[in-house]
Amino acid sequence: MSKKLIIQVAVPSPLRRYFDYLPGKFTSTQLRVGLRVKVPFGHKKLVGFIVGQTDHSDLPASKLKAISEVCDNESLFVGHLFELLRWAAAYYQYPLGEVLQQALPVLLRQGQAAKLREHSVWFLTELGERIERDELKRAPKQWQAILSLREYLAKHDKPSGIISAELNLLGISRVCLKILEKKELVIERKVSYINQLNYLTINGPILNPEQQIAIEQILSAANSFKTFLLQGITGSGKTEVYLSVLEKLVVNGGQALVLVPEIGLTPQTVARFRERLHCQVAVLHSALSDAERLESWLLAKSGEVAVIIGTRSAIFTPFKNLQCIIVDESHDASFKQWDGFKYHARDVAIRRAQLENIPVVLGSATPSLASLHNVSEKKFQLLSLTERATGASMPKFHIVDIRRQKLHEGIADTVLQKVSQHINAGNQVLVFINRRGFAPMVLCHECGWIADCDRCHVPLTKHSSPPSLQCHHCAKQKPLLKRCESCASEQLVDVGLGTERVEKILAKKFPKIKIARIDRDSTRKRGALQEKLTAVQQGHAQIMIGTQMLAKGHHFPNVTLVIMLGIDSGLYSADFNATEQMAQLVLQVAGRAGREEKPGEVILQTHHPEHLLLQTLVNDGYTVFAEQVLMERQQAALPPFFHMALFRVEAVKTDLCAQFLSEVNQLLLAEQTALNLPTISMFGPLSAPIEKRAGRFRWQLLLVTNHRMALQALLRECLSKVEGLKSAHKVRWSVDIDPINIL
DNA sequence: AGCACGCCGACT
DNA sequence: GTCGGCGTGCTC
Repeated sequence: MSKKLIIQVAVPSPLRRYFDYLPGKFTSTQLRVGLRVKVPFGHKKLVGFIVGQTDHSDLPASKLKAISEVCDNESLFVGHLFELLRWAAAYYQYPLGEVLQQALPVLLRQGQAAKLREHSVWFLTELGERIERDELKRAPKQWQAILSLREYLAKHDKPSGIISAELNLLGISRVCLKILEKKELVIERKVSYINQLNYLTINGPILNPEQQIAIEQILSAANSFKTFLLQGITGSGKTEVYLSVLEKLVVNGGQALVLVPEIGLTPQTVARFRERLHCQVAVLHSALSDAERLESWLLAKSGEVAVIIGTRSAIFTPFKNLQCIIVDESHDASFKQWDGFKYHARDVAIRRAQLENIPVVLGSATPSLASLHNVSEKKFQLLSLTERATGASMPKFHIVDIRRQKLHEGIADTVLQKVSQHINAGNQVLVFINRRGFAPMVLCHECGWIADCDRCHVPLTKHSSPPSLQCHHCAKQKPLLKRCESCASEQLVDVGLGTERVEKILAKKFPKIKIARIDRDSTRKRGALQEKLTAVQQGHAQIMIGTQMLAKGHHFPNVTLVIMLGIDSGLYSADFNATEQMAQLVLQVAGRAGREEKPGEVILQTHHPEHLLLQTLVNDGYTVFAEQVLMERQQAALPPFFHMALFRVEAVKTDLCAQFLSEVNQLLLAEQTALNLPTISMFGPLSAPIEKRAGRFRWQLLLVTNHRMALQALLRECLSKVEGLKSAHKVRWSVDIDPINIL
């Protein structure tokens, strides 16, 4: 058989295999690994990726189709990016074609050329510089425009001209500009990117010894792979450490990547980086338009931008010369993708740093137990910041036993007394409760019936504005009930607390005090969140009630009392991660409060004051708490000591889920024996704790082992077989590697 | 996952 | 006669 050229292509499809194509009109050198190609696939055309060249195919040549278009001259996956994505696809057991596609900005997924968009930049011509008023006296608008331009260009001292967006701000219209161009007073030039250098540079503050040590340690690892865990309480100056490190690394074309949680990317953060680093900083997050994302991505790839600050998916940004990765708030759950390609950006970051041979810094006030375990295993180096750079002391914690106390609809009397004290002293109070709505459940006092969603196995949440029953797991809404749907009794009681109810209770108790409620419902309108935060920061509201939304980012120096309600669900949850997440939340919320001369108090209202881990957290701090939880995890054979993979299934019928998972289970067991693999425990098939959600039944099968490699090998062998199961086509299934929640 | 092909029920 | 229900099989 003569040497034929066959191109292996990974296409974005759920099928875990490559597809062979004929080269068509292209030569071997035009079809290098990593390039995007357009190929016919079934009845449509897809953008796929070349992953290899061979000289034979399992299919006869007559069945092969030809590549119809090559989109790139060179691979977009520069440096070790292609290798990283191959690793991620294998590790997270997700099809390579999908992984490669998701690593690209949307416009590149569609096959668009990887070229920077050109921006128009306007300059005054020599004539425009010296033209005088008399010569334009019949065109006052034009003369005004010339004056504005002169003023702007002089003030900004920009050799880079003025962009169209700023022209609008100066009140210069399109039409006017075109006339000026015709008169050769202004000239347009096209540039590939806009210089955003901020000429106003700010020097960093004086660093404390701990910060200096941290910076030295990280810098001493420059040009080599090392993982640092930078642990520092709120206000201890972690950002200052990042900035000082980047200041040194981002010179001579060096680049850095800063990953932040989803809601952590504020304009203030970006401005701070720009001012301090005096280099090109671009952002990459979901609020950008497709064109903006593409631009940041390409600027990083070409090296024109020195720092990218981005959310989860920015971990796949190409860089010309990456020197360091920083993962801020590295314990944050938003670094883990929930659906589709379920990667953890923190773990991908570590792998990327290893491939690129550069340091990676994981910052957190409350590191994940997995990271702390890696410190004790000597895989990570711990850098601690224990002093609050601002000088403020940590708040004092109190546990309030809610049992046998006088209650005001679920809030303890002693708690309300504390609120009273703090507002009388002229301070602010933050009440944290992680449930929006009025009450999480409505119950019939006569017969015990609970109003629940007919599409999900969960109680409906009562809302007071607008009055309704809402399902928080699907979009279902119902009007409020007058009678029990089971026994027609009118004795319906609201069970539990939500933000709306807390607001009502506090408004009744403190009628003269202004209260700001901050949750998804009260901040739905554009700008409403900012409005409410400003009201609090300017002291217009003395009590603030809020959910998760308040846990991060914002600091409220005049808040001296933090109340946390509803933490009990984190104490006895079936989820192995619940306690860890509860502790992180408690400390994060506590960190919102207080400043130097006004140390804060934090009250945890609970039914379980005796809970050992809660006591440890409050009395001995996060580090001791973490040690204890880690000990429990080890004894219970849980992560980070053991490794998990979770099959999740959903279907309209519950037995389809059960059937599929039992077939998967058999397949796994057979393959485990065939490959002679070490112990992998399998739990299930079991129905998920919320068995029905949005009209679909959900089941799962959990795999646990202390041999990560064995688990990987087993799944690698099995998943393409699972894909081929008949029962697999009747359900929606996925595998979650290193799940952070098993509910 | 899509998407077409294919084989059985109530309609102008 | 046909429009359309969703079972099942394929994608180089």
